[in-house]
Order: sequence, then C-alpha cells, then structure tokens
Amino acid sequence: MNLKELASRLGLSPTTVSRALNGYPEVNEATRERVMAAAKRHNYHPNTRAIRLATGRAMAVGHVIPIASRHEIVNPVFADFIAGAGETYSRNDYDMLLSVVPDDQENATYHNLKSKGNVDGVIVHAPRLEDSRIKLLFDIGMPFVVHGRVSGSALSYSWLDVNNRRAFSRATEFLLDLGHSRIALINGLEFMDFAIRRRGGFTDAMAQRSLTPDPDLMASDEMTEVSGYRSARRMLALPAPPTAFLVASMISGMGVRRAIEERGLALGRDVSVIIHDDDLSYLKNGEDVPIFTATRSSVREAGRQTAEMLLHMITAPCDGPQQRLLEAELIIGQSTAPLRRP
Amino acid sequence: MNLKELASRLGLSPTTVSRALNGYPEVNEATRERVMAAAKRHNYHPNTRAIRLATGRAMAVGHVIPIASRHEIVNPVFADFIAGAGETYSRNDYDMLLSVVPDDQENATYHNLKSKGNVDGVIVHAPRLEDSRIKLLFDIGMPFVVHGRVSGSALSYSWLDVNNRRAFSRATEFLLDLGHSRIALINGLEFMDFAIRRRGGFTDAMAQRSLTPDPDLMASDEMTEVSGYRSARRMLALPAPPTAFLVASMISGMGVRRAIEERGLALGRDVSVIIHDDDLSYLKNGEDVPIFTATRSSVREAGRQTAEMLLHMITAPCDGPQQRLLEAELIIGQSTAPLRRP
DNA sequence: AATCGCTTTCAAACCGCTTTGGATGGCGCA
DNA sequence: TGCGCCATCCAAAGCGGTTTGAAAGCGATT
Repeated sequence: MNLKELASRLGLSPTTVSRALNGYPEVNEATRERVMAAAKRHNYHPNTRAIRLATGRAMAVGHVIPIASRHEIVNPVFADFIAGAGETYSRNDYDMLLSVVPDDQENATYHNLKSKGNVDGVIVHAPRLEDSRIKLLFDIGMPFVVHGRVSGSALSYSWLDVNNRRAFSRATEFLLDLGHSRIALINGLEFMDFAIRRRGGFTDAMAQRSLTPDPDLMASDEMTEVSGYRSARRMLALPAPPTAFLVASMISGMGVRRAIEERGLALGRDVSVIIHDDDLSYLKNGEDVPIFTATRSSVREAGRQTAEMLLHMITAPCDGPQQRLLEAELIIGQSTAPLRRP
Repeated sequence: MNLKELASRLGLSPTTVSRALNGYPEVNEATRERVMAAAKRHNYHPNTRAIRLATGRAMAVGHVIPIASRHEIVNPVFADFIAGAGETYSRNDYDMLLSVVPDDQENATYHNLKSKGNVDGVIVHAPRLEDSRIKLLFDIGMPFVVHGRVSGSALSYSWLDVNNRRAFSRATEFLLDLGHSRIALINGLEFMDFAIRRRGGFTDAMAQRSLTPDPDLMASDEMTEVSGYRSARRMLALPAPPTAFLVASMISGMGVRRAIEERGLALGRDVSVIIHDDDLSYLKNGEDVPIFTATRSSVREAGRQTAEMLLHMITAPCDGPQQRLLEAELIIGQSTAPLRRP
C-alpha cells in the first residue's frame, strides 16, 4: 500500500492525501478525517526511503563507535548511553545509526556519512585531548554534539559533560577530611578528556591542602577490572601504600577491591575507595545501600539529553551551539572510613 | 556533486556513469576508468537515500532493543554483540539501525520497520520461551536471525546460539569431579531461553550422578552484581551451604565473590565458582591467568557471525534458514579447587 | 452578470539514483 | 555491398513520496 494507491482508492490525488496526513492546512477537515481513517484502515505507512529522498533529510542520527585496533575495548558506558539516546530518538521518530569502525577510519566514516547523506547529525563519543573530530565536523558541515568536552579546542561547539573536575575534587576533599593523605588515583587513559579533568580535580584538591600527589600513586589505564586490580596491587605493595583510592569507574573499582581483599585488608575499614559511578543499569552500585562511596552521574540520562540537544540543533540550526554541564552527586557508601592510624 | 552533474562534466549520460561505477559489463574499460577517476577526483559518493529508493533495498539491518519497563536493564552483553555485528555490517556497507523501545512496543516496532521499509532484516535479541517474535516476523515477511533459540517454536528459522546446555553440564561435571555435590546454580531469569537450557545442563549432569538439585540452591534473577551477591549470601548462610557455585555471568560472579569474601571465605580454596564468560571486552576474566574457571564463548564473535548469517539471508533468501551452534570452552581458572572435607 | 477572494483540489515537477528498452556505429562475413 | 552482431552508449521511465503552481468551485461583492 503506497500513497498513490491510497489516493486512488479515496478518489483523491496523492497531493491531497499527502497533505492531509502531514497536517497541512489547505485541506478540508472532513477530507482529512476520511484520509486519516483510510490510512489507518489500510495500515498505510509512508515509505521512509521515499520521504528521505523527497525531503532531503535523513531523519537519522549517527553514532560512530571507533574500535581501537590495539586494545579492542568497547566502552562499557556505551550501552547505557545508547539506551538513553535511543529513547529520545524513538520519541521523535528518528533512526539511530551505529557505525562500528576501526579507529583509523573514523574520520573517513564521518565524511562518508555526510556525503552519502545517511544522517542529519552525529554524536561524538569519548573525546580526546585536542580531538581532531571537532574541526573535521565543522569543515564538512555536519551538525554534532559532543558527549564530553575537548580541552584544546578553540571552536565553539555543542557539548554535554559531567563536571568531572568538580566531582573528583569533591571526592578528594572527602577523603582528605577523613584524614587520608596518601591517596591513590586510578584514572582512565589520560589522553581522554574526562580523565584529564578528573586528574585536575584530584591534584587541585590535594594542592589546596598543600599536598603533592605521589607519582607512584597515580595510574592511568584502560578502565577494566584487571587493570584496576593490577594498579592497586602494585600500589598496595609499596613501602608506603595508599590508604585510600580514587577510582575512575565501577569496573576498575571491582578490581581494586579484589586487590585489597587479596591482601587481607578490608574495604572501607582498612582502605577507603571512592569510585565514579556512571549508574549503569547492569552494574548498579548496590541497591538501597551503595557498595562504594561514589561520584554518581547517570550516563543514560546524559544520553537522553545529548540526543535532545542534537535533534534541536538539526531542527533549529540557527540557534547556535549549546552547552550543558551536569553535576555528579557524591554518594556515601560503605567503602570509605576515617583513616586508621596504625 | 551528484550523478547528473558528474555525468555532464564527463560528457556522458547518467546511465553510463552509474553503470561504470557499479561494475556493469556494458561499458568500455577506458570509459570506466575515466569515470572512476573523475568520481574520485570530485569526491563523488552516490546519495544513499536515492539508491535506497531506486533499488527498493534499505541496505540496513535493525536491532530492536527492548527496554523492560519494570527492571530497566540494558543487557550488558549487548555492547559487545553490537560491536561484532557492526564489524560485519561495515565490511559489507550495510547500516546498523538501533531501535530502543519499551518492551510493550516491540512488536509494533517490527511492523513499523517493515512497512516503512527502514531495514532489510533484523536480529532478534534475547529470545524468551515460546517467543512470539518468531511468528510475527514470519507473518510480516521480515528476514531475521535469532541470537539464541526459542525452545517452544515449531517453525524453522535461522539462529545462532551457544551450546548452553552442554556448557553447563560440563561445568557441573567438572565440579562433581572435584568432589563437590552441594552445587548452587545462580541463573539468569528463567523465562529467557538460554537460562532454561543452562538449567537443563546443570540438572542433567546432577541427575547423571543420581543427585537431585536442592531448590534452596537454585536462584534465577537478573544477572547483576547485586543479585549475584544477594543470592550467594543467602545460600552461604544456610545450615548446609553450597561448596560450589555455577554462575550465569561474569557480573553476577563478581557479586558471588563479594558474598564469599564478606563471609571470610576464600574464593577457590573454600568455595569453588564457575561462571559463564561472554568474553566481554571491558570485563575480561583476567588476562594470562583467568580469575574464574569459566565456560567461555565470545559474544562479539557471535555478533559477527549472526550478522553474516543475516546478510546472507537477505541477499540469498532462497537458501532457507540456517542454524549455527557454537561450543563454549571450559577455561580452568583460580576459582575452583577440590572439595575440602571439613 | 462579472469580478474577486477564499477554500479546496489537482497535475506535474522534483529528489538522485537504477534499469529497461532502444539507438548508434564499427566490424566481420557472406 | 549488405547484413547481422556486438560493444557501447543513451533517453526515459520508474522508485514513492513532497512541493510548486495552477485550476476549480463557490459565495460575496460590485
């Protein structure tokens, strides 16, 4: 069932039927209702491919997921972010297009999406220091919103980010207030923008109390259970081990916990740990009682809002770039306690 | 730059240019090269929207991700499966479309995808017992491949699955051989097909040795850290606690470990644990030495292969349904040991 | 009765590509 | 020379919608 057929059954022209269905004013209300009813009765849905060609809009947004060739890690927050963004798209009748590409083909992929006209805009994931994608997307004229920010960029662009610096400085202060001073930072990869900011928050808070972070107590790695475990194990074996950890994710935090317990220490009592909690649906930080003390910010909500921002950009491009900074909550859990003096 | 413009610059008709670029034989080799060169020089990419309309193919496949309204969990294996499938799509110039919808709108979503013509086929995720989606997709004539299987279905359809039954019976036998007989099963939700099969493998292996599983030692729940923790904690507090656990996922396994260690027991030494390991890129079961003894099967590889099967179905529909059963490896890690007699 | 203006409808062009059904011209062969 | 055949190219008709520009119908105004 297509427009032409529906029109002929109704004894109307395709023009009128199209207008009736799309809510244009120049059509008799009685006719419109007749058309609507017939469309529903015959289960007519306009062909998306035709609409896209006729209107020149893709009614779709792209998410490019680069797969790092060295460490083939799929970002674990990705699933929840996508779920959040997807809710927004569904509500607005947009399609979500995922491109999984080797990271050296990422730029080419954006070019392709643009020149082939598959999408009306993209969301930029996991921005890095001085990320080249910003300029690229400006150059090719592709609307975009960054999930995160790019420190080095001079251009004004749309982004949504968590206040990572504030979150980590607050967490650090919290540990300092508990009496800890040998605080370890188990960070994400420090060419990632969020990791740089978190580190900044940590060192700032330390500096406020005239403390210099010990380089031996700072790690920067992929945020996996194993890397969290290994960093924590190394640090705990030092002559002067840390009494507290600041950890970049729930997953690394679980590795840190493993290292702590393997050493016969008790999480919370002997060693304090604060993690950043993206509030992943499949990896909740406890239920009523949080396992870890955490800086929490829902990545799913971030997905929802980032998608909304992008759709707004697409439909109202003249409004210019928008920014949105979300604050993380500090959630007190069972993994932190005052320093125990030996 | 579009086909018409490129053609006029070359002094050729759109027909010839189109044929030259698409490798049709009825075009002079010299002409073809001239066209190819010009296309590259002008950075010409045919407009996808037009191709789709003209050919009637969507060149896209859909993944419908239902969000359960009660427990808003995004399946954690999803990210890796998508990454695997996405690799296949990228290689074959297909787009991947994700629809995130409330689970009560899932069927309507399939209808929509079909009648609006957004996709050429879909992948069915997380099949349940007697899943209604199979019949629906047959009825509307949408090609599909199921990741998993549907026990109750009489129809013949394409699927790719892990041999869950075999995996769990082997794991159970392994524990039995180590002397364990009070073995707990911490399973996924048992309206999920894979969970039913795993349970079957477990009870089969027990029955083989004339053992009846203790209902108190069988849990079925969402596969989260917290639910693994709670089930294990409850079981460990029983008068006759289990000496071994069979756990449906890495994440639940981490909860089980937490419960074990909280009780002052040592994983591996005091209590054995076998998990099922989907080999998630962000949640590796250790590196050189596996943390958990595990039945392992890469969900990412499953994604690659499932996508290949679907693309094959789309391009060669006459071949009929295909099935593929992957075997899980049994990986010996540090979490299992012979039963310690008290 | 002729004109105007408004509502309502329609025919046809268009979006950018594919594909069908010729057209053209050169060549070999009888 | 005439014929058929093949290689090569093209015009035009689609795909299924949207959108432009015009026309038809009709009551109100002059």
